[in-house]
Amino acid sequence: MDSSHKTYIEDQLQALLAAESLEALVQRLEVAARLLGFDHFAYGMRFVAPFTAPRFELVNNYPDAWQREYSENGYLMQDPTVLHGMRSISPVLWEDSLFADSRPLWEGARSFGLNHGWAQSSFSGNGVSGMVTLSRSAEDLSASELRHKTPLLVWFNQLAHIGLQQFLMSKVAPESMIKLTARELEVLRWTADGKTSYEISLILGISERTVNFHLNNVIGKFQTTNKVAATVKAVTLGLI
Amino acid sequence: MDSSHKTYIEDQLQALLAAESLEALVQRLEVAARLLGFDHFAYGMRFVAPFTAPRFELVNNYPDAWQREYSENGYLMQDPTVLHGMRSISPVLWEDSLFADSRPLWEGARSFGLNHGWAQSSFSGNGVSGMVTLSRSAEDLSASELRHKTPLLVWFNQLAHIGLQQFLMSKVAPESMIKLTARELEVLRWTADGKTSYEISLILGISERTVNFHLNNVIGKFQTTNKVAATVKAVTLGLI
DNA sequence: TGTCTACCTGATAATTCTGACAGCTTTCCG
DNA sequence: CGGAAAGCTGTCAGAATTATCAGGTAGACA
Repeated sequence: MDSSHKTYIEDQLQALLAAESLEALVQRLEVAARLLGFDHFAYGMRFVAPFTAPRFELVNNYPDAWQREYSENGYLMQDPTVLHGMRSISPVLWEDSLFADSRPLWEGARSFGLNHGWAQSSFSGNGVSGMVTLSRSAEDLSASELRHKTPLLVWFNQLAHIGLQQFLMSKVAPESMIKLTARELEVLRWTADGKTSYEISLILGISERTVNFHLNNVIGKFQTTNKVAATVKAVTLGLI
Repeated sequence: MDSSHKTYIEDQLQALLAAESLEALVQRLEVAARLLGFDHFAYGMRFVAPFTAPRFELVNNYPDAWQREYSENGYLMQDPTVLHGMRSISPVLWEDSLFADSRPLWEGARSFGLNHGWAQSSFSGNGVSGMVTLSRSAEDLSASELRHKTPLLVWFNQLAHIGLQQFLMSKVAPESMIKLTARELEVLRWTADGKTSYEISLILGISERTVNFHLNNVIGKFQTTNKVAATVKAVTLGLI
């Protein structure tokens, strides 16, 4: 990869964020992925809540049949790259050893020509995380290729995440639009730190009734059933 | 910056993570920062809890006098780059307009030769976020320099975050070492979603007493005073 | 001036949580 | 086989919560 080619790629990446619709952005990402040497681009966005059934949004240009097989078998929750991405932001390579405990998934992917891949997740402070996967059928990812491309791949991951977030956020976490007042945030912060309503009333110099009033307003805004869920939601959304 | 120089930098960055102590890592980061063309390297790590007084750890090679002035004036909480980094993972440049509302901070920095800078934050799924700042006295950051260096800067940010996390995590979030049992996590997930102990007992097919037993164990492990704080802590640590 | 938003307060009843008492079973591991 | 860890259960009193009812004030803005 000569220097002018690299600059060209950098410009393409930079231009990604100008896309005005989800479809346009995804298309640009696919083009950029191809410039980086990958046939396939996949992105998954996850919102932590509800905790007993987290929400996902997936975008990719995998063969339809593979997308179906992947979803029907519930591969998402056992995919080792996904599991890695939920814990760590360091990149991960598709390797035999990685898929040791999920042979069917690995064989399935390969039967669709998904042989070599690179994935990395990123988190934003609002409970949303995303994972970019770049893959191709031919040619292993050599050490030298990785050494040269990693900065670009990392940057690509970041741009994809920033770009897709603006389109997918409202789908995956509609509650992120909710605005809380200054006083509500103050009460929530003390609540999250374990203070009771009465203690907070002493701290803020207001009546216990007022503390509960603010908490009730938050519960109403978030449509939760109690202050635990309301506080947790404010925390995951990065509001406090 | 010619191609071979770039490769050399990439190797240096790659080697960062081999550092065996905090001091060694910071030293390597400073060297890498210089290779990237910056006199100063600064890193701040933040843990969200306690919400009413978040914990910070700072590492940098700024002049001592500036470090003191920065801390004595409480600049951290009004620093526009920090405020940006708490909301967004997109990079930010030191510019006049950015510091419009914090002149004293901006003038102070410049009086110590901190004239041009680039900063970017990153989040990990465990309630910890970090921000890398690279700065120098001479030579503005031109559009062309940015275009060429951004991938490396982004990568540098990520490596610094991954590397420093292993050393600073235990300082800033000692509770991250705590292990919860499978059942405790299960109960916490339903609790975070707003279920009462009685409801959870029905869902899991155990007695309400047992649900509260597990919650109490978590409260004990986290040393919190109630289940709100315990649940919030599990959430911020990314345990559920 | 009227309206809107944020903020504030009281009383009561029902529900839920928390802490402290005490004790059982199963599984895993050395 | 002994012991540790995880899971499970009961009761009861006091504390904290949520859901209702019904209100008042200050500041911003058109």
